[in-house]
Amino acid sequence: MSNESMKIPQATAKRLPLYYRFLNHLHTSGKQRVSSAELSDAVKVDSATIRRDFSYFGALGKKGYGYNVNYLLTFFRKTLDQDELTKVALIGVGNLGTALLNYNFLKNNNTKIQIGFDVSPERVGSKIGDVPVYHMDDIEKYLESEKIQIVILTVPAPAAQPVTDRLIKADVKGILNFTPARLHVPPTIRVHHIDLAVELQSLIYFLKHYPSEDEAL
Amino acid sequence: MSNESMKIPQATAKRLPLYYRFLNHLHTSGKQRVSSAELSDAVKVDSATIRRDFSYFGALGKKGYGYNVNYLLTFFRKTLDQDELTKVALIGVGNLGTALLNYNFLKNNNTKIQIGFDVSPERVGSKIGDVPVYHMDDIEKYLESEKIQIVILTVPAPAAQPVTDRLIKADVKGILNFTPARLHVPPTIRVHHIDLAVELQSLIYFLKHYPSEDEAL
DNA sequence: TAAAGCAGGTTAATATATAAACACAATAAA
DNA sequence: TTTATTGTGTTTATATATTAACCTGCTTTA
Repeated sequence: MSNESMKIPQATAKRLPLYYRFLNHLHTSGKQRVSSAELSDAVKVDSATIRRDFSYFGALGKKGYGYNVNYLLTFFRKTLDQDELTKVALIGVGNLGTALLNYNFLKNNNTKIQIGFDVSPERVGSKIGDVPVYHMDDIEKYLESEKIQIVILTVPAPAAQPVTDRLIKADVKGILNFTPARLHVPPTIRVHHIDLAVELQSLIYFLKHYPSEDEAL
Repeated sequence: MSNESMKIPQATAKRLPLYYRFLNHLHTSGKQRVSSAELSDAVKVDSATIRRDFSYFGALGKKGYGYNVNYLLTFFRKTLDQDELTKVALIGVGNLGTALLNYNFLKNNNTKIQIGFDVSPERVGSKIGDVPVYHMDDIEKYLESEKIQIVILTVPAPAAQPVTDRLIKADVKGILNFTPARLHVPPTIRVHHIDLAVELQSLIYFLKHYPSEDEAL
């Protein structure tokens, strides 16, 4: 138990970046220690869940004391591979793509959008911030030379699958898909969907059908 | 069983908009019937899960035939309240906010961003597409007069909680929160998070720690 | 230094979600 | 017709996740 290479539940893995960010915040504001209860209030996750999540990685805290912010932070930095810079490409420099290019992922993530791709002659050859935009014809070329295996997809829906087919051949491993299209990929490739319309619509559904949820909290 | 007002599992509710969109697509392309297997391939959800999801609403399909596209579509339109237009406000007309304003939620969602709010003098008074941008000082005033209870939050992180406190007083019921801040709200208000940095980081984590997932598929 | 109580780790209980299995009605084919 | 096939709706089984409960040991303070 608490084996280094043990598989952590997906739900836990998804919360790690959240914890990490708040620990960073605590560290910056000079806090030395923190309890699962404090963390819970800040990140809005049940304190028992937090302790459970942490304990998958072994005993990170001390009974009667809590967690040492610095220690936790260092540990998660390693766990989340925050030591080395992760390079990402973005395909489709439209409204949303441009917004993401301007979004500062580097700040406390050590992840950088290295290059952008588009087809529009106005955008190809330009720079958004310090990120160069190349023509989509050259996707394979640049992904290989820059050794990029993670792609943010913000192209129009009809272009999503054709582009994806090329990404598969270009040995991409992960796709963050902002298009409404459900991508067909081999099981070796991981796709995370962020479907804006679905998110909005499901929020509306919940509001109308689950009136004042958690009456008892 | 299959009671109209029965609470559907959250996981199911989140998939409904997805089903709905694809049914719309089928309808447009003139398809009359569809099986759970076909649907499964398109939306990338197990066919058994789809049948289960649908059966929460009663018997929508016919054995040996499948589902009638028109019937299903009509049913989900009602269920997802697609008959009446849902009005939404967007607060924070920055890069991301502007991108969302240009995003055509109306197309097959019957949801419209009615007004935007910002503090920048350049943006206040302008229009993005056909959406007017007002000053954030007037949030309460316009939300009330327009009877808007759903808000998309795309302000900078430090502004998130202060703005939210005002939204609570303005009787907002749902918030789609694009900021990294975890909002403190009473249990009567529903918040959905779309945390771009977390999404990207968790994708990276999965790639490094869950190598070629589903080897057996 | 001893007592009080805080707070982590862990086990057990509950809830939720997915996937598999199957019986049977409706269809299509022979 | 009759027979074979399809594909739903449902049940059962399995996997996953959350919440609560508890025990133990460290910290603190008197």
